[in-house]
Amino acid sequence: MQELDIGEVARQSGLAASTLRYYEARGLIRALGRRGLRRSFGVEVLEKLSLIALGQAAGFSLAEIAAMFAPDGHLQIDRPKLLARADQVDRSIRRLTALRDGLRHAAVCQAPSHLECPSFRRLMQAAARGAIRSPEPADTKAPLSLPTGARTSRRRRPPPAPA
Amino acid sequence: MQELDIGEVARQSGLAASTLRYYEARGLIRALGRRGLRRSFGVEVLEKLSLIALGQAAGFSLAEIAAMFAPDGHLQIDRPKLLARADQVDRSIRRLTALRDGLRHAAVCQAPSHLECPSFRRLMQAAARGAIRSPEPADTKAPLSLPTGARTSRRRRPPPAPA
DNA sequence: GTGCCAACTCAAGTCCACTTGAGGTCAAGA
DNA sequence: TCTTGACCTCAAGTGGACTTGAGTTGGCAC
Repeated sequence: MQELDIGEVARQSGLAASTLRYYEARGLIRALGRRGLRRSFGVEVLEKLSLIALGQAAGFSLAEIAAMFAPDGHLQIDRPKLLARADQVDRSIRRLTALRDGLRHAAVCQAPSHLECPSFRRLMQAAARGAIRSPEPADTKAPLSLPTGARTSRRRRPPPAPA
Repeated sequence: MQELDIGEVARQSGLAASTLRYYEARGLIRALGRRGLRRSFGVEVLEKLSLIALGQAAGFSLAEIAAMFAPDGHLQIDRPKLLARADQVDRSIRRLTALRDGLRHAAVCQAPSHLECPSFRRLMQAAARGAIRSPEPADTKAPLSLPTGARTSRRRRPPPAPA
């Protein structure tokens, strides 16, 4: 089996060598062994890096991604989890769609100032309610990630009825 | 004009008082003055906080949001900028849509393992190319934000043709 | 043998948007 | 008078995903 040194993996994956070392330290990838000092990786690592990239794109943290690999390094995702994440992405899409439409409207709206444009104001209020706040960190309620006291929600209390 | 102390603003906006002090330090909001030690805010601050929330939802950094207020504190967004951001959001939406569909497919796909599902593999490859990487920080190419040596793109080089 | 370069380790730094903690001030109520 | 509680300042900490820097090692070409 072909062995790649870290520089080669970096070139082929587009990631920095430091990133690869970091992933290794976090247990996301593993070198076959060493040649002298140097790590040598099997080609499968490239596939694994693609998986990691996918997980990141789907909004999972590195810790969550790590948990999706079985101890032997093989992929082990439960499908319900995938579906749950898909739904979350779907909600993000809806929020972003509202945002996009609002922005477009505000851009062409004839009101003398944004603050006088009702559509813009609706958007503002929605944002203030936290109804738009974009792509939340994957938090499927299945605490795969370490209990970090997550930086999940900024707004603490829903504001009461408008005074 | 009615004056609110920081606790009242916190209650009505749902933000922590520390956040409000932080926003003030960053020049995003301004107190009318002090009553003794205590800041006193005008009611307009609530509207401004909504605007800030909207800006954040649209993916702007606090520095960028600050730049959208004229020195006198009034709103000053150029409409082309809004459109540009709307387009960016639109691209995010497309990426997320692909992602969602891919996740759903993978969840129901009958292939014995995800790695053998062609659809999943396509998604992986796209992610590895950086084609999915979610909602980029608003970076309209108009450097409103301080030149921070931005943490914008993780992947450094596009990987070359598959070896 | 010696010079170079790519890899190595380990600690510390970066970015962003806040939060936390320690220690201080002040007005109002008991 | 004393206490309480809300506010204050300023410095430092947080989390996630990396990057950077300093100092070291080892293989290969010359």
